[in-house]
Amino acid sequence: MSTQSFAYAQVREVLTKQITEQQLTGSLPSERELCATFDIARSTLRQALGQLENMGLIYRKNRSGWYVCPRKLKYDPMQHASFLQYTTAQGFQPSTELIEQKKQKPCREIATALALDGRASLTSILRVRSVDGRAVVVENLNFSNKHLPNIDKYDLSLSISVLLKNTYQHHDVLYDIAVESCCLFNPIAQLLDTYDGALGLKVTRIVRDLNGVAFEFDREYWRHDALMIENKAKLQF
Amino acid sequence: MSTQSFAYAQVREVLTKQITEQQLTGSLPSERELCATFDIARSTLRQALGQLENMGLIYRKNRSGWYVCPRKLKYDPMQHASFLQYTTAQGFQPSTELIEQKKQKPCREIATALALDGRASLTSILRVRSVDGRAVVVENLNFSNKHLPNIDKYDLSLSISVLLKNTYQHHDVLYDIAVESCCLFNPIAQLLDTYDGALGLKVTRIVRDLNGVAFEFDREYWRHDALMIENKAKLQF
DNA sequence: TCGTTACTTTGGTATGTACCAATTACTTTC
DNA sequence: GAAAGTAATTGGTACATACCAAAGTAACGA
Repeated sequence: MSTQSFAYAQVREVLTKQITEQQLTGSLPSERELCATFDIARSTLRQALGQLENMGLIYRKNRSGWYVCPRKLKYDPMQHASFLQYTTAQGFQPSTELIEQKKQKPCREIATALALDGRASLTSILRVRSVDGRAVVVENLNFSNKHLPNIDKYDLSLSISVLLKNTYQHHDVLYDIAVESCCLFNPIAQLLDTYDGALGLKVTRIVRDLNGVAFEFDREYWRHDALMIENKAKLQF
Repeated sequence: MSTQSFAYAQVREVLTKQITEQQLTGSLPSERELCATFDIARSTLRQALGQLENMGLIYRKNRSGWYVCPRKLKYDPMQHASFLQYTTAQGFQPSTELIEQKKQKPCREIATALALDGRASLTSILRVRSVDGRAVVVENLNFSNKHLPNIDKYDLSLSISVLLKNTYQHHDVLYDIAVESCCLFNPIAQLLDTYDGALGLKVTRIVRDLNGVAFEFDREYWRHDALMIENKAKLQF
């Protein structure tokens, strides 16, 4: 722990202590109230709050105030466990809302990844997933109609892994995953109940059959404070 | 792309465009200069710069100014490729500096992970790794002396994976990896040539033998803008 | 030529103020 | 008791200003 004399660092450390020791739970006092108790300017306080936000200790909701973060969801993108499955296993109450489903042409990134030309047909869905009533991830799934005929005829609000397995006989697949930190902008930020420019984690996934032919391209935009990526594997040196 | 009327969002988008189109490379003009060209207050400008920083487009160096980020390093924590190996494969010039090596007792986190008691002996090293002269990650490696006898007698500035393989016969190992976003504080922030409270990615790794006995506990603190986690795997539904 | 000194520029920290829009809490009305 | 309207509170945006310490630069002297 750093012991610096700057005001924002001191406030940050006091609040960190109060939060980790659970003296502070639920919602924080208002910014102006905290300014008064620490006797600092509001911009200085907001600098401290911003760092606590980056640490994943607190988050802001709309314009209503600052709240202590609930514990993080552990997520292994390499497992094909369903959202319902791994959230409930960790004691969360999951829910999913389908925002949009449409057929469209691929953007350049997807066209490259799926080796399609710009006139190909994609079935694209956008959905928001929440745990305990808190939106944590926006998913954008894109399926190649060429490789998955009539995929748009099925109910994609149900389990898609079951659909791929039973209807399209994809029992084994290859995954290419990328994880990087990012900024969340509108309209995605709004779907996650956060602000334009908030910090996020972006997970990109390309799904291929065993011949290496890619048929699905996914983008997941996570609240950075809601997520811990976990991975278990056996390796050879 | 969001089209909002806020000053900081407009500046953010102008600079984003200039950077992605490579009209802006190397170092940015000084903050006061940028304030003048955009005709905004310095705090507003810094809000925009902070978001560009979160996006991984720019970074600051000491007190010398803002710079456009070089391209990200792709890193697969599940592969046991050496740093030298995967950086050069991507066209980077890697280097490593050993900061410290010592024997010590485990903290509670490590004691729990390695199933040791608090009086056990650990060989612990701290090193900074750079690409193209830019420090990107601080590594803290911890080896259990009980499971790796005399590990402290070897030169740990050389390849450790070779040591584990040849000397300790660990050809196959189990990896438990966790990735989450974090804040970088001093003294780690200083080693990464960044500021106290900067954004980072933390990678935690537990290495076990095939019996599940853990003998190594690593913590990696990455500059968030230097890194893209990549993962390739074959899965069964 | 090289190292030291003095100066300027730069980002980092901090304060205070102001206004807006959305949320929240309260009061009134039906 | 529920709905509608009103007032207060709150975070979000934005400005101007000030000072400091470190980094960078130019002038100077050995």
